[in-house]
Amino acid sequence: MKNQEPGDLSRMSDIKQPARGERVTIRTVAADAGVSVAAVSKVLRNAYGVSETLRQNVMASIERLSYRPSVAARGMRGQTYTIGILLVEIANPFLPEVVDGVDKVLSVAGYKALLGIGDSNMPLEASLIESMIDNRMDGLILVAPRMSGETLDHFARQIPMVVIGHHESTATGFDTINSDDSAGAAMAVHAFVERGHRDIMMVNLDNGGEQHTSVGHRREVGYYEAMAKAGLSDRARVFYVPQGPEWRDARFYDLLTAPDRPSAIFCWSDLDAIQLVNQARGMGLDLPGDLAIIGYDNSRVAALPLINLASMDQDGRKLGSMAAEALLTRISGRRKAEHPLLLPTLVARASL
Amino acid sequence: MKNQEPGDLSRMSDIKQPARGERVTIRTVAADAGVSVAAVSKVLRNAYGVSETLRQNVMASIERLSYRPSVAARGMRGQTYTIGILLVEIANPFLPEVVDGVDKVLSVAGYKALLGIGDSNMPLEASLIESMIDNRMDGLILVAPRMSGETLDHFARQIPMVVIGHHESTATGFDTINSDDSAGAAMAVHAFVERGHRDIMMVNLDNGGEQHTSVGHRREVGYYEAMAKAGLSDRARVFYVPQGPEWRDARFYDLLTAPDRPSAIFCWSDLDAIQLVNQARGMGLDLPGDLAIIGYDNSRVAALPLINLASMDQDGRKLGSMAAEALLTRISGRRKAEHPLLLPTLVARASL
DNA sequence: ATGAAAGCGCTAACAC
DNA sequence: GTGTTAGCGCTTTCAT
Repeated sequence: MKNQEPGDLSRMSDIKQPARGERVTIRTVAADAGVSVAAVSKVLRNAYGVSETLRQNVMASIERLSYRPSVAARGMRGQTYTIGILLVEIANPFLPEVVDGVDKVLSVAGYKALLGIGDSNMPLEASLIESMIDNRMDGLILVAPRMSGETLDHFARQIPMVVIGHHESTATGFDTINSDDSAGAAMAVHAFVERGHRDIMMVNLDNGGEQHTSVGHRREVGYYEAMAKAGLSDRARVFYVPQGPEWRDARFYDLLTAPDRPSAIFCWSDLDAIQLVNQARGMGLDLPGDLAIIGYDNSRVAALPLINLASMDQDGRKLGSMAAEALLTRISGRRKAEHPLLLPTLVARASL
Repeated sequence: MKNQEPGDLSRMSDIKQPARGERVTIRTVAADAGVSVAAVSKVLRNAYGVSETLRQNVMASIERLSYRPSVAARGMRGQTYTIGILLVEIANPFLPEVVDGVDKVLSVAGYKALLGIGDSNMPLEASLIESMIDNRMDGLILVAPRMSGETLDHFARQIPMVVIGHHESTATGFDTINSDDSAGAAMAVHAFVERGHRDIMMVNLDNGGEQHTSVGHRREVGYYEAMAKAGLSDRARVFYVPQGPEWRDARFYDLLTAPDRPSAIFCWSDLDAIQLVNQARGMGLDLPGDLAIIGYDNSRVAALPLINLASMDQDGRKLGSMAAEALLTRISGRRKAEHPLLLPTLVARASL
């Protein structure tokens, strides 16, 4: 009755709202139920100190008016019951599973998840995180972030946070949930050794020597350790592929045609392994006769009969649900950091 | 100085904040710059009526204090500069491109996008949309939503909205951006006819006869029209596959071994087409000798040499950027609905 | 057990 | 051009 001047052009009141009536707020509900706004608020949050009758009463009004609390307004004082998930990028087939696992846990706890896509771009990642903090989200789950431990710490000081796919086992401000990447690499190496291979190479992403926190680096460490244990230290070698997809074809061509081509390749990710399988077969190589390959992530495409790529499965769904559970306990007050590792499994297929 | 009782357990003030000082708000900045909060607010929004000196002054303070406005608080009166994107599901390889296109346009306009994943589940979709509205987002882009036009209208009344991959050309409350799906289907049929095929089948998703708004339905319409134009109405037939992946293998097996197996198949999506290619080759069929196949979406996997699936490309990036542009003009006041169609292109590969 | 009232951080009238 | 101030819808003391 006060903000309805004829000239009012504000969206909510003039254009969007159905003709009749104003927006339903906590006050509308309170009036309808004949109680105070404080009472309604308490019912909303299942807070202590409301009689069952009042509760029923308020619930009925909420239902009748189809009232929904404004998350924005809630965020100004209490919780928003919304958490943010930051993904490095959206195209990696491993990520949907993680999101799925997170959602499953969150939904039963009454939380909702909103995602941000970092696009493999650090400044964007940081600005999305800030945006999520500014939205007053209750917590954050970061998946394979590119930033430094310092930056992560900086954000963790502002909001409860759990990180997946980024090794930082000494961090005290946030939790990390990871696949045991070095164990996974070792399992791949063992599988090759068992089948008689000695010339086993690893293909890893070139991160310019930095990023000791990346999953790729942990897999490389595991590879070297396993090669050593098998007495193959002198045969151990890592072939690096550049970040962008541009030169990958040529690099792989060089690798596959080199005189010292290995008999087995452990590849840091299915993304590259699938490309490798395609190029190798395209050149007439027999898999695994001429070359055995194991990838990482057990993505859908790897399972296609025409690809048939053996791969390490790190159970993204489980990683996601563990992260969500960790975040919830962190939101409700836990301070001590946790850094569990999950053992991956080998999915043997024709390429092995 | 007032909300720092020793027993205070609220996260923001007691646990998360760095030891020194309180949260930086617009008031902190105003005090630091020696101006009013209104002045700061105006600088923040590039509003009319601030002197250049004051502006510089405020910007310096903002920088110095590394202040960021609270989206939640902004949302209570003005804009949040955040828009929501709702995806049916996250696994479809076509979606990343769309998101990419949206982001590109939004970022230059100073907006951020947050995603919700519907998981092919209508109630979840609806609750995510409500959550986005409750977060006071400035607008919504829905990608291939499953809900009815009525439900969409209901939401569009509450928030500026643009829909991708859902045909509703008579909608007045929101825009739709689509590939010209019937034209795409016709192009596929023509390509087959040109190559001498007469027994051309379409494979479509079974939606229980409903969903006349789905892209699959439009493609089916285009298929029938094109078959009629080619004088092949009597040969036209559509083979339906169930929604879940469970029975798909068996269905495709039946299709591929049937005595009246077609010589060419136009498949509503790469997702199914890729599976079809795998099963057909696995049975020893020659592609395209024994069977020609065209998919839809031109996904990455289709382009792999070992798959080599011809496919209709609907340029997801373009769809995304058009949607973002439409949303921005809608946010700034446009009321008339727009329903543009984008012509897809055929990417010919070995399966054709 | 219930309610009144003081903010939360911002925007937008409206004064000056 | 700049400042004052009244809310936005909610949570949370603190009375009652």
